[in-house]
Amino acid sequence: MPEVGDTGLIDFASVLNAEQYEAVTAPFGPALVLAGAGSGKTRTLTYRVAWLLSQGVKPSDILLLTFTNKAAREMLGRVEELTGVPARYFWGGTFHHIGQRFIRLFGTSVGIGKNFNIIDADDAESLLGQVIQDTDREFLKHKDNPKTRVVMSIVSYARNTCRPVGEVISDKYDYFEEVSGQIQQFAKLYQAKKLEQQVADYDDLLEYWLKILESDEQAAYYASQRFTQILVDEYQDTNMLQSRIIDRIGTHHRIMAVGDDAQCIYTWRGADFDNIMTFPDRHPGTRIFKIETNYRSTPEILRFANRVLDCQPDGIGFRKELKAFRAANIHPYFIQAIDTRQQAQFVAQRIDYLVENRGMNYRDIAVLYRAHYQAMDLQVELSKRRVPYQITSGVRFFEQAHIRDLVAQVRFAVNPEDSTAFQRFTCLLPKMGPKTALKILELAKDLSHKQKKSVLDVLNQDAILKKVPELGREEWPSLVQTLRDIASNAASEPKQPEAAVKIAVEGWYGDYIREAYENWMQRKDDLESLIGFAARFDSMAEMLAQLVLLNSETSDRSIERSEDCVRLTTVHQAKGLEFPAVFVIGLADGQFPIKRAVEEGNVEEERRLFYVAVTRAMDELYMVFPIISVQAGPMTRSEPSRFIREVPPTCFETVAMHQHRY
DNA sequence: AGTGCTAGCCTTTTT
DNA sequence: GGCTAGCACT
Repeated sequence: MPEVGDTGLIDFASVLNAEQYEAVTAPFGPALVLAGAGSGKTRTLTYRVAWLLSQGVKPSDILLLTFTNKAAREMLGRVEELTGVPARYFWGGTFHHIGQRFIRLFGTSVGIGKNFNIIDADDAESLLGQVIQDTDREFLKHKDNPKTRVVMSIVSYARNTCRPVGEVISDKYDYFEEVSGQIQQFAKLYQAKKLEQQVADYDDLLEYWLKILESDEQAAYYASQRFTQILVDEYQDTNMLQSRIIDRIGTHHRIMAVGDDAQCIYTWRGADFDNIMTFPDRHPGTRIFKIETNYRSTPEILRFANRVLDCQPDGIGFRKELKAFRAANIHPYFIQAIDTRQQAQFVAQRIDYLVENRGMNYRDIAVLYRAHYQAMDLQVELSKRRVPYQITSGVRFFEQAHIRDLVAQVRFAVNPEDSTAFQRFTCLLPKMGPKTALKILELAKDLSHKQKKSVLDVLNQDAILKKVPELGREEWPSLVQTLRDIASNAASEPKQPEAAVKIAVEGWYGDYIREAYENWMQRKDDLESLIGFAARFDSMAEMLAQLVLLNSETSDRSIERSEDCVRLTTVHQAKGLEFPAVFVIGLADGQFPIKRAVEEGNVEEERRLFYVAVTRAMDELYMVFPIISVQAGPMTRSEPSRFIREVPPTCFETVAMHQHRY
């Protein structure tokens, strides 16, 4: 156990402001910290951990829950810096990550073994698709019926809000009322299918966690005894599952929930800021702390942000007003460009200007947008001008086809019940489709049962080979050999995950990509870097879990290059970050707020999202509006975003690019 | 029956 | 620019 005594050296009163100090040193027991944007929320949580340690609380007593991996890493990193206690001494991470660890410990009581695999959204969708096909071949052919993706989102929403599927359909999707029964049936079968395959989707990680806490008394007792201090970040974005999990573990009420209802941007995923509003009811004696002094932004930016919130209808959330700490500076700009190309030109030009004439670094600048596709023109323009940028794009490192193909082989070698994984890589062979793959796997399981051998050991028998379409027969033995090597050879290595991935990269797939991809060299590099990633883990299960749960990570390769880069990201991904200069692009009505949200009546969430966007800016805020968009389908002419029009024009300065040449 | 190809559809946000 | 329905091919 490291020395905890050094926390005694921290003079909490002098490094925190009065509001923060109150919260940090709040007595044990329920506390709700309402921290506005830029008010030092992370700082408060970090110092709270340090303060708890100074009060004799052990790191292992603390459970720290966050929404993103980034937030978890950052927070524990800062704690380590502050107190010298290494991050690994805490149970800290995303809900999904902690849930995964918990289920590996106690999953047997709900029928989940230690070595279950986690499937990502794509795999989950194809599994559900299969279930639908198997149950009713005609269902997806019917035009009026929801597609697999929609069925998935309905079911997922129901699960995250702890409501029956039928109720969600009547409530939010009444136009699917006729097939409500069928959808419920699909949901049930999908659940059974996953259990059979010993795989869990993202929602399962929360659902099983709660189920265990509710049904397994020992596990529940362990959890609440073990974690005597619970800290939750971004509490406004918790959904019903998450808030119930917290309440279940925190029967002792020593919970500190930190959040800002004005920044709730995940209701589409089931987040409910009622959780924050009713926290005091569920935890009697809750102390409420408000932290409103903003250290991040100029008064002009804050004035703008506050006016954005003013436009919310009455009765939504707690009233709040960010109070400026910093000195006056320039106004936010509202730039009207002709089209998305001119918008991109403006941003690129201005970035050049900020770097060359104002001494900013590229890394001080971020461009935010509502949806990934809006960044396309900008990428072209930035490349043209050789402005270095890093994009947290729609296609993430671990989501690339070649990464997933490879991982599927490792997954299957670890858990031969995982037919989703099996399908993924076998379908790479010519003429091999999902149906054929499934048949082969069924036969293999059959043979393995009869011969009392493992599935991997029967895969290269003649009976199986006969089922493989002719064009793929030559490759088959090499593929099977690789799978067996992963399972057996890697198991005898001291660093099993690393060895397994290495074998997979050097085996059948290494040859396959040469023929499959033009740019196989680059993809090979990606795969090599995956070996390095695997080397960080001791257990296969943990490595495979992290591959799925870290899916928003960028590759090691691109992190190296990201030293001094402009950041291009969606507003969602920018939450919690700050930049001296921020560009918000695509501020046309229909793009932000996005058309669909307007049609579905979710404008308030879009407004909160816009609020999150503008409060990322420290010194300079540029909001850009393309009058004409050619991005999606036909050319459309649009009005400036209602979020801009609703704010008094005195809060910003308008520049029309078609009048003043830049 | 199952896989592969192409023309015409629509484009959100994340663990 | 990605995805699916529909059709052709084995």
